[in-house]
Amino acid sequence: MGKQRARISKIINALKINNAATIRELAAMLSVSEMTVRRDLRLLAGDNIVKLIHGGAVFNPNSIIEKNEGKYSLSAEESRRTAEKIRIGRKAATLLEPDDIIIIDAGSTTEYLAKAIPDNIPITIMCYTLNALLEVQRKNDCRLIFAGGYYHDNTMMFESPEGVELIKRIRANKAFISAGGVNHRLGVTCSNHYETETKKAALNSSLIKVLLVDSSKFGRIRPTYFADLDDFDIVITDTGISEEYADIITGLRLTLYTV
Amino acid sequence: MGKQRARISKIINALKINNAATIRELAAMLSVSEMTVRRDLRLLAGDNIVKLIHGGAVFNPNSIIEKNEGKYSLSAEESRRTAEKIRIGRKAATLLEPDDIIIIDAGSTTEYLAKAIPDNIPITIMCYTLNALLEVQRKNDCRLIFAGGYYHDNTMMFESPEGVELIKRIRANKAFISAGGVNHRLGVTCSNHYETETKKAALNSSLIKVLLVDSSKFGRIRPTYFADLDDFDIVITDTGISEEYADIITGLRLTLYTV
DNA sequence: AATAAAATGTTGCAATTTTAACATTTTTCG
DNA sequence: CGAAAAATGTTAAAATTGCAACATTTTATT
Repeated sequence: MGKQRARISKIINALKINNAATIRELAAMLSVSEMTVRRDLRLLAGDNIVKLIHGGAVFNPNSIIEKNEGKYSLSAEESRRTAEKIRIGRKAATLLEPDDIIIIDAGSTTEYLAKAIPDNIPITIMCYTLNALLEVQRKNDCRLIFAGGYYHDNTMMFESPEGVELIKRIRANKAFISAGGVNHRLGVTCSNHYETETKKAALNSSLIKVLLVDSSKFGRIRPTYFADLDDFDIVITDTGISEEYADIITGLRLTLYTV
Repeated sequence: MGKQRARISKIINALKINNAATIRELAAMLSVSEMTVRRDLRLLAGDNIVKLIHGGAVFNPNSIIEKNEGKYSLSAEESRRTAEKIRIGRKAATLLEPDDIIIIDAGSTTEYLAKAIPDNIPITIMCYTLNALLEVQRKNDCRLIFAGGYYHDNTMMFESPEGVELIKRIRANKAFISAGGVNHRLGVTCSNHYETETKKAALNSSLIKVLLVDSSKFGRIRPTYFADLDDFDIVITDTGISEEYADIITGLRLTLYTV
C-alpha cells in the first residue's frame, strides 16, 4: 500500500519537474514494468492529475494537486463519478448548434461539457470558471465572454455583482447548469452561497435551460437554493437515476436524457 | 513565411498553457494535417523548445524561450525587446510588499511582472488578461480578482462596462500599467480603443501608478490616448531610454528606474 | 504571368504503444 | 502461519502513431 503510494508521488514529482515524461522513462526511473506505470498513470488520469498521451503522461497544471502542494487526496466519490460526468458532458455537447450562444455554469460536470465542445462549430460561450475558460479559450471558432469577479478556490469560480450584471445583459440560447442537489420538494441547490446570484442570472438570461447532474445528486439537498426543478427544460444525467426521479422529471414535462 | 510562423507561435502558446498536447489536438486546433504539425514540432524539438512524445509534444520548461532569448514568440511585437521586458517585469516585482493589492494591466511587459511575482508573498491581484490570469492563478498566497467581459484575441484581454465597474469599485496600492506609446506632448497611448476605459479605471483605483514600458515606446504615438505621463508616479524601463526622455520624466518628479 | 521553390496534404507500410488475459509475486489480516 | 486479496510482471494480439515518398497547393521571384 505505502509502496504504491510512494511510487505515485515520485511519478507526480517527476512530471511536475519536466511537465511530462514517457512511460519508458518512468518505468526505468522507478525500476518497475511499464505495465505498472500505466496502471499508476491511469489512476492519476482518473483524478485529472495527469493527462495521458500515447506513449507518456503530462502533468495537468490546473489539477487540484497543484493547489494543495502535493497532497494527493481526492474524494473517492469524485473519482468514481468521472466516467458518468464525461458521458453527460458529451451528451450536452451534442445539443449545440452553429451560432448558438451558451452559458456554461460552474461544476465538474460542466467542465466536461466544455471539453466536449467540438472545435469547428462557431458559437459564443459565456462562462465564469477558470476550468471552463481554459478549455474554451483554445477553440478557434468561439467567441468568449467571461464574467469576472472574486476568485473562489474551491470551485474555480469568479463571482461579483458586476459579473452578475454582465450575465444579466447577455442573451443566450442555452444555459448548461450544474447542481449539488436536486430534490423534488426543496428544489435545486448548490453548496456555496456565493454561487446563487450567478446561477440565477444565467438561468434568467437563457432561452433553454439544461440541468447537468450525475444521478447521485437526485434526492440530495445542499445548503443553498437557486432554482426549482421545473425551471429547467432538459435534464441530462446517467443511467443510475432512480425510477422515482425519472418519473418526477418526465411528469413535469421536462426532457430527460440518461447516458 | 508569416503563416508558418504564426502557426508555430500558436503551437507554443497552446503547449505553454497545458504543458503539452497531442498531435491530433494541435492539428484540429490549427486546421492543418497532422503531418504539418509533426513537421512544425520537429523544428521546435530541434531547438529544444519542445520534447516529442509518441503521439504528442511537451513544452520544455527549461527552453530558451522560457528564458526568452528564443526566436519564436507570440507576436512580432513580443519577440522584440523580450530581454528588456523580463528585466522590467522583475524590477516591478521587487516593488511588491506583503498584503499589497495590485492591478496588472494588459500587455507583454506586464505578463513578465506576473511571472516574476514570488510564490510566497501574500497579495491580492486584480487583472483582466488571460496571460496574467494563467500566471497568477497557480500561485498559492494570492487572492485573485478578475475583471471579465468580451475576449479580445490579439491582446488576450477581457473588457466590458461591467468589468470597468468592478475595477472602479476596487482599491489598490499599486497599478502596473503598460503602454504602446509615451509621448511628452501627446501623452500615454495604446493601440486598441477598447483598452482605454479599463486602463483609466485601473489608474483611478490605485494609489501608486507604475508605468512599465520598454525604451522603444518613448516618443512613439499610438492611436488611443488614455493618460498623461505625469499621471504616473514611477516609470520602469530599460537602459535604452534617451537622455531627453529621462530628463522629461525626472523633470516631472516621477521616479525613474532603468534596468 | 510563368516558373521555381517552399509548404502542405495523402497514403501505405513500418514502428511503437496499448490492451487484455493470465502468471507470479507481494501484502494483508484472521 | 496460511489463505485471500492486491499488486506486479509477461506475453501476443490489437490499436495507434510515425515516416518516407510522392502529389498537390501555395508562395516567392523575375
